[in-house]
Amino acid sequence: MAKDFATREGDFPKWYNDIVIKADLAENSAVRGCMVIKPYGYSIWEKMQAALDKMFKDTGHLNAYFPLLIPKSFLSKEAAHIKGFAKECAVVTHYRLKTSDDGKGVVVDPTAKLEEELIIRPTSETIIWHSYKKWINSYRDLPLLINQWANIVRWEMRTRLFLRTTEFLWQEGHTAHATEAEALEETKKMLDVYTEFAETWMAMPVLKGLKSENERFAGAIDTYCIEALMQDGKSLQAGTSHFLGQNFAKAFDVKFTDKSGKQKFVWASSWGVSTRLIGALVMAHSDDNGLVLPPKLAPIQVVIIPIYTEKEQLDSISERVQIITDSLREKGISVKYDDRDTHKPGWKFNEYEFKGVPIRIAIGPRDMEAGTIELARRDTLEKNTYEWEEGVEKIPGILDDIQSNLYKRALKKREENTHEIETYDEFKKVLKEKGGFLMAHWDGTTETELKIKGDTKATIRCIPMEGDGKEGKCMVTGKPSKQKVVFAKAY
RNA sequence: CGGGGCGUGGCGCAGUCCGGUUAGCGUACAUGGCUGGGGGUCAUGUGGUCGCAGGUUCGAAUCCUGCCAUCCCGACCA
Repeated sequence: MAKDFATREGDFPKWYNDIVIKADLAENSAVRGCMVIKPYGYSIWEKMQAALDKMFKDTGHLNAYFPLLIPKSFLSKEAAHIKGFAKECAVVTHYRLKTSDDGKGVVVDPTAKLEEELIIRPTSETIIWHSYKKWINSYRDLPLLINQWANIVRWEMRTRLFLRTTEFLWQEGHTAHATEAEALEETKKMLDVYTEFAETWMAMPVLKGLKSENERFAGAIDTYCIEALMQDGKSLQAGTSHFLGQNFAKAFDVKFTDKSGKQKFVWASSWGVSTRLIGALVMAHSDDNGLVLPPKLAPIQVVIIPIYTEKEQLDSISERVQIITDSLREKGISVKYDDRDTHKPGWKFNEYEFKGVPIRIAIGPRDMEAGTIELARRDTLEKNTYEWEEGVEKIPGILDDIQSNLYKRALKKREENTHEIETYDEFKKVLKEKGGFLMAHWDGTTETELKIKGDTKATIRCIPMEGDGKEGKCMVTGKPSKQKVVFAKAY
């Protein structure tokens, strides 16, 4: 099996890193904290983009693009927003280089200093709301439903491939509405879109919930999120949707005239998911043999490997493979026929297994004689031999089965690692020994939340929207609690 | 920014304490043979100013000084 790779049990962070590197998803770059997303990893992102983009369009959104650089003054217009992001902004101060005095290199030209520094966007609310002021005049201009696909920069202290990098790719939706109710509805609708994407496409179950004040987006009234449990028992925030109230409308003076002729501030939402989802995908499904990809997001769904000793054998195998690939492609399945003579079959088996290709077909001389093919599925590592035409017919069904099996498997793991907690002692014990999602009562104060974080490193991941709604007493202070909330150590 | 580690062919490392000819090993790469149903094997070969600068010495990957890079641990975070 996999050799020289870390195991989940042995060293989870190393296991994760090994998969990302050796499955050729990404690598570190010359710039500290920034990664190169390699073609195989980028293909997964393209699949995610395509699915999400369609869902955004289907819910009435249009794509647009706003500048990478934001005037410093824009960022400071919303007080909470700047407070949250100030510490991690990259700043552009000059616009020209010149040859250094010794002639050997280039230096920043001090005469080319910008009058106002530009910030590389850590998120685009401010630059977008500056435009919205011009775009919105009447209730007829609303709702305004815009999304942008972009890169952003947040100067993080410690980075990890996909999970936290200085620059990352994402989408950010920014909407404006006439009423509070509409904006709130939009916020929740997009959270539902993310939930559906995570569960249907990524085969990753998520908890929907509301963030505590402490974890809220800088500038939001409320932040909703989806949280997923990784195989090491830590939680990962997979997407967020913010109800911004009128905070940005007021900061950028975005008003509209309603039907009765009155001037009103608009109501807003913003929502985003990033390339972090690729990290989530890796940690949700993969095993000690490498990456495991859900068929709906796999760049290659079926790989075909010929086994032969002589050219004549390869020729007759290739002839049959041509029929198989045509048939699969007609069904919309992505197929790769790897007939390279530079690698041996065994090497290829391991290669594609490590890269998480859902189904492998092997055809050798024995199969040609018997009229069969061997199908191997990545999720269970099962191998079966079928009469070849029958095997090909079964593939769409097997892909569907892998997709649903991965979801069920992940859901089962989450259920096994979700613990009902009554006392703080029990909380500490379970967190230390098992990890996972800990459901416990909390009095609703930031003070208590920070105490728990200080004691245990666990944070409130969310106040679940689909909780049991049973009242109780805070496990720390004994004060009343409306419902249990989800605690976990987080990425 | 505080504490620790590391820097030697593309990658992973040994050698450094205790200085001594042509700087090794694994892997990868190249060519050829035998192979081919789970990372095969044998042979041959390419590739390194030992992070940079200075110093000590007959002689430095090895000792000394300074600098740079990078990684891990803490505070921040999608």
